[in-house]
Amino acid sequence: MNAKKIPDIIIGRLPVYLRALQRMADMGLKTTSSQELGEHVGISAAQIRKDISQFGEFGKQGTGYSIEYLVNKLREILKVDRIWDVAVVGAGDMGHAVANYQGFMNRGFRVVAIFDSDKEKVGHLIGEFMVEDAETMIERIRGLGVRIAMLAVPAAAAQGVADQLVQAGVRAILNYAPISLNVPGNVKVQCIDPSIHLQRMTFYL
Amino acid sequence: MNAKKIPDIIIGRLPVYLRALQRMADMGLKTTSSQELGEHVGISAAQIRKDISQFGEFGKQGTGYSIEYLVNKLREILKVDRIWDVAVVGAGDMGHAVANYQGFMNRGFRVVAIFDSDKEKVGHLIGEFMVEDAETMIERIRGLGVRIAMLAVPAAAAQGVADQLVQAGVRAILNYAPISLNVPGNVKVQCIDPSIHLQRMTFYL
DNA sequence: TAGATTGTTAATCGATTAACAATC
DNA sequence: TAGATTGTTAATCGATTAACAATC
Repeated sequence: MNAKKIPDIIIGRLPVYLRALQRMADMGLKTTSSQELGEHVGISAAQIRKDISQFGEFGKQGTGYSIEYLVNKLREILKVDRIWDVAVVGAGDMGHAVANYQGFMNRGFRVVAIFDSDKEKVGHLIGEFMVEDAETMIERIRGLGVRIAMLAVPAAAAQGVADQLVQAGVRAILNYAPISLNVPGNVKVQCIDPSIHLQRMTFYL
Repeated sequence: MNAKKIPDIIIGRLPVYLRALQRMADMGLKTTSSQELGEHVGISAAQIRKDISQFGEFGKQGTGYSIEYLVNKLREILKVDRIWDVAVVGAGDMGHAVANYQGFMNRGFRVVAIFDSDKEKVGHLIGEFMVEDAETMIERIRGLGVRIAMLAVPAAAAQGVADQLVQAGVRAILNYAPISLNVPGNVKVQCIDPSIHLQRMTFYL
């Protein structure tokens, strides 16, 4: 269906290309080459050409790629040529930070609701959002048709909340809890655990 | 020096193993197998055995691995058998969240200082830390001997701050700014960009 | 046209898996 | 001992790179 089965590892690089290209566009640049883009993102020119060519012939020999055109193509491919509604679960410091995060703008996402199980927090404002009761979460996410959630609850609660999110129809979870989640095969998970990222660097110090 | 050159991809998985093993230890478990650990982290048993065996023979045929022993070995290998001081740059919502983050405990890190260039923020408390002036950052980081920093400043400022951090002796940067940083080869960078992580999932929706 | 750069092929390189002897 | 599981080898699989014809 989606072309002839693209490897995950290629999909994983496309957002990085897109971010660099959008930055170039913001700077007023019109075209770039695999060479130049590669220098920006730290990936070989050959690999960038190969990755992009999986999806079509978007470049021109001799001149390279039109930045605007390639941005549009990548946005289509990654399905961020639209705005996805995102739910945040957990209204602690991290939930607070992601709910207020300005960096989703022009990247395809917007936060539409935030939930917490702590009755003390329910009803309070976080930025422009009122914290909603986690007990109403499943119904509310179903009602809103939300497919993407960011999970910012304590590790001990994370698996239970993830199960509820799946039940509510969520198909992509950005997990800030420091734990490996177990989800059905049709649900995608990406993990952000600062300690894991730091531990990937200390080995080399 | 460090054994016979371990691939980055293996180093990247070790923190995930460590996190799962520490969790098992917290639950009071004493031993595990590559099979069981693999189910927890979603990696094949063969791969886990192969990864671990790069560093020594830590298991026992027939019984598997002592969790406590393996945790200690992984902590040594990753050099988190100590506490690393970490500096936070940027006292916005994200800097706030990482400075207060409780999840560094027992993972090898502690925040020791937070900096911002906004004079309005300097002197104010964030949790237990007083926000320090970014102008004093280089000297202060040198004085403290900090080797690790978390960068939570706007994209436009990130490269400049990264250059300063490198100049101050920092050798590992956890970058929360949505931009690819350019650093010398002896400096490690890991990126956390929620939009990138989300865009890695929307393709599959 | 001459120069530049793509898209693609083939060659290389590296990572994962399967299988099993060793052994607890 | 019998059963279980490691560490390791060889086979498979997949990803990256180099090279170049095509062509803008």
